[in-house]
Amino acid sequence: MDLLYQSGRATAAEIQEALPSPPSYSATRAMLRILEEKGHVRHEEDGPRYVYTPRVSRDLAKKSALHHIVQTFFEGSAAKLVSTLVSEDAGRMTAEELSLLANLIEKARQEGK
Amino acid sequence: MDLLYQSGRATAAEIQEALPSPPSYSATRAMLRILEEKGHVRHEEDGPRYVYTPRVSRDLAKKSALHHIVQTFFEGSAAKLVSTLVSEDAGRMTAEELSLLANLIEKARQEGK
DNA sequence: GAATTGATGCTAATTTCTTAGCATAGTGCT
DNA sequence: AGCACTATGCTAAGAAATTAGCATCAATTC
Repeated sequence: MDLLYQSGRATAAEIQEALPSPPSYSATRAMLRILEEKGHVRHEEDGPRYVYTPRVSRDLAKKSALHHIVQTFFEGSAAKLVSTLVSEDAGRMTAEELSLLANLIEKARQEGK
Repeated sequence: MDLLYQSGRATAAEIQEALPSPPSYSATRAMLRILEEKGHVRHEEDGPRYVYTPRVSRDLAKKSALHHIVQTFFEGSAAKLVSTLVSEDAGRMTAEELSLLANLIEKARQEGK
């Protein structure tokens, strides 16, 4: 599923390649069939092959994943996650990105008053 | 595994309760045995019962989970994740938290110059 | 149009996971 | 000490996932 959310859509062969310690092509197809039975993905036919896409929108899946990680590793506090990420990755952010974040936070502080 | 990272440690019964659509107690114990065989958890005996803990440190698992979600939903950009989270959750952050974040970002901007 | 390539449809076998259920052993209470 | 309670150890059966392999169909190439 993560692979599908990364690329948006993929064929069985693409998914197989991208998987870690790739399972057989048979197993990959079987897995996609099962994911489809369970309602996690759908497929459309693109010429001779199937192209799979997630059934839950990327945006919703993103929200769910964020909520999950906040609950699991940050005691439910989004601020803790942000703090961790800024502490560890601020060095790799551009001046532009930092400026944008500063603005967002400043705006939130104004609204909070 | 997520449950174990949330609470740090748990017994088979606790894990079973916390699981969604809880499997049988047998299945829960078997799963923990398998996770142990695969090296993901270890157990210590606490009186009559086993208490399970992850073998990968919470900190490492947290880093790995963050990296994963950044790759999957934010095109590899930590700044995008932070931006999303601040936009959506700033309203639920305290003034103190916002102030801390502002300081972190200001510091990063100074160092980046 | 025939051959080739590359994909799915399908079936069967193997492996792994899930479950039930009982025997056994340790804890705590009376 | 004896009793209830609870947890693990273990075995076996059932369900599900993984894999291999071949038949079939469509698109492309010659």
